Amino acid sequence: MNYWLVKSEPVKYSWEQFEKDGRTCWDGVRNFQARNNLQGMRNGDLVLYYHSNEGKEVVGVAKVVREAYPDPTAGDPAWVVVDLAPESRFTRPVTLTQIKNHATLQHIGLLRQSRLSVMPLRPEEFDVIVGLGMG
DNA sequence: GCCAACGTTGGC
DNA sequence: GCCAACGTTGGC
Repeated sequence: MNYWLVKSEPVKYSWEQFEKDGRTCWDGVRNFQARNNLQGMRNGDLVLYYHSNEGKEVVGVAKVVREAYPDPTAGDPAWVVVDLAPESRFTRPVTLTQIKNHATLQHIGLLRQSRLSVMPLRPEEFDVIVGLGMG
């Protein structure tokens, strides 16, 4: 089991819409590092869902329900997508400020590489954030 | 609105 | 292969 974090601007695709859809194809990734991370996802892996720009908080947990396949919105099959489904919504979203202030989260990808949109998490990072979000 | 970080492009 | 210019992302 691996843990990940994906970012989405809520004006483009929000957690609320994600819940309405019940499942979504995570398309549009055009960055090699993010693409490589998508390819590392396995069915059942858990994924934190972060709202960038507006909100700036982790709002819930998603689950990988289909592993990497070619992105239908890209001309080049080198770009891939995965399918995600909502797993649980946080009772209290975890803000970027909370993440910055938490001792265990000082080395999280979200802080180190602010522009990367798909990144791996350490199990302890995942656990801490879920603990805060569901607490 | 500004700026830092970083990826891409193109000239040399 | 280097580097300047430029575009995009995302926090503030």
